[in-house]
Amino acid sequence: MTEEKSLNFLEEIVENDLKSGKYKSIITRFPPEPNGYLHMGHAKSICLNFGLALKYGGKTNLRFDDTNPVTEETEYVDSIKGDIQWLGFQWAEELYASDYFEKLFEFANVLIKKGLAYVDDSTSEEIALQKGTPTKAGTESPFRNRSIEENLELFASMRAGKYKDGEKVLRAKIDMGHINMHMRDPIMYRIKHAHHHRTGNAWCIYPMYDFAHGQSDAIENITHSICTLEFIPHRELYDWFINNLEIYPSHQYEFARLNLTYTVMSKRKLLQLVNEGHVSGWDDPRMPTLSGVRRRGYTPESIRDFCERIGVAKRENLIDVGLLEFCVREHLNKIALRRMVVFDPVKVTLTNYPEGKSEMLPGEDNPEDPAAASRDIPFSRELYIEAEDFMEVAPKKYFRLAPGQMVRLKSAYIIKCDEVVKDADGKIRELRCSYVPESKSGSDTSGIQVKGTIHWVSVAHAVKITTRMYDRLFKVEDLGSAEGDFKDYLNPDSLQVMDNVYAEPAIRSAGTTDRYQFLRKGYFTLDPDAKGDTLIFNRTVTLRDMWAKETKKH
RNA sequence: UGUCCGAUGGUGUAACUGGCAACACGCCUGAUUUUGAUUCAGGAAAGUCCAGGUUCGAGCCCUGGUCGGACAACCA
Repeated sequence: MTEEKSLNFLEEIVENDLKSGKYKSIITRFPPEPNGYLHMGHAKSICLNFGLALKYGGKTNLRFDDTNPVTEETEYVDSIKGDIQWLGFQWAEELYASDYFEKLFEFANVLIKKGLAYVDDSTSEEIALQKGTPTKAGTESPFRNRSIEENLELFASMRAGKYKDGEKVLRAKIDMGHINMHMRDPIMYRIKHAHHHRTGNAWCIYPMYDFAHGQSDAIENITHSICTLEFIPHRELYDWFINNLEIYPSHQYEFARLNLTYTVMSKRKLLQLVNEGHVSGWDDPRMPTLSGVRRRGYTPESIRDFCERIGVAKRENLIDVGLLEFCVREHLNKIALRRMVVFDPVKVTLTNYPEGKSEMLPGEDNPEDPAAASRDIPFSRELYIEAEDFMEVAPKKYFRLAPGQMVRLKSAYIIKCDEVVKDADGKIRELRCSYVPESKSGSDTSGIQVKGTIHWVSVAHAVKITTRMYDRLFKVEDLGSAEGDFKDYLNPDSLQVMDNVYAEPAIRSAGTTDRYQFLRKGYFTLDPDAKGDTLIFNRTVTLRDMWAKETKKH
């Protein structure tokens, strides 16, 4: 019958909650802080949160966790929204933690009135000292036992702007000896006289993550608040606030974040790459940001497929980027238009093809797609072929062009190399070949069997383009366990620009959302940056190259 | 010296809750192929961190270890 795919542990939780009647439907949320661009790690979280709601008939809110005005910007809000939509998801509501500032302020007052929060005049150093260590209990602040009235008044004064940054904080009154460090009177509010991207200067006190997140979940009736492993110790505090405030009991669940080989997945470090100019921006095609991989030509479908394949669990993982590349290739193979492009041209003259003559030969746009169209490719006496598709002294198993050897020109004729013409310095200037007129593609009556097929462009008709070939930005496989500054692992050859590249004329109609397979060279997409007449293509991913593997073996 | 989380082929994820460890990527072999791609067929690869225990039977349960990760920002 229908083969049931096994559920991941979150789907199991949701399914059980639905089955037991705990919830009629679920609400999840994706809660980015607008202090950077979204990356592949976020893609996993997005696919999880939105995917769960989609699968079980619930909804997902987009909530910006904008509680720290000094790092957050509207630019980031906009890019985040665009990236989520590009990935193919639509949120139910667009919300902001800052929408809840007034409500959060009330919540804080509730706790003060319950004797569960107090204003502390200690400095941040003193508070850090009071915290103790994981193995040693903390000590109580001298301000811990202020009266409720005094706390109420002080907290109101904090909001009113009577104090400077750092002068006072509001703390939860829990237990300085608690085994969980996060429960040792955590800070709820701090003073920051800073401009907030949405509330402007309306506030000078801002809630900490712990005092904002759970309550925001509660306000939105989030049933499943899904975050990464490092928040596990926060869960106890999350529940403490919700319990003492007696608000909607949202629950937090944790999963292991995505790690990719050769890939930095920390917003802080990605920002550093941008700021220090190691890359051209957040959308540099070498960046693991969604805007970067999009510009590079990755498709949202392939990223969603990837997120599906890697699964979800609670153990640390390091996923081979090869899997991501596989997903990209698999999708691109189905949709990319095949085009002939010569990267390192060598001229071929067909001595028996009439001078001045040219003909149009049809070529399939995509043999994988029966619905795909075909385009006409101009053919003439003078052609360019790929330098690597010719070898003067060829090994036995080399199927391409060599002196005296025959090869098929894709969608055209079989040719034979008769003569190699060289410069004075020994460099190959031209290959003089003859073509077999009866071997025309589609109507071959020559009976000749050739092992190899190569691509070509007609010199007279070719379009010059520029290509950007990308290699990994980092040289170290597991950057998480690497020592020292990441600058030590930057790959100086991560970008190679080639501007002596010739393409068949059909490439002129390229658009930035089109995907191409440049035969044997990989998948490419037009860069949106291309100005004027220059067509710049980014290489999305290479093709698997069995020949390279073969030659490496010997 | 603490608390919490975790441990299954090279990588990642499964295993109907106690019944011969499966799927995908990668790797190897062969076939097809107008691009050494794609496609297709087959194969190698873990006996489930270790030691005990319960049981007819343990990756799943119990006990004790080992290893890895997280936790002491007025960051999220």
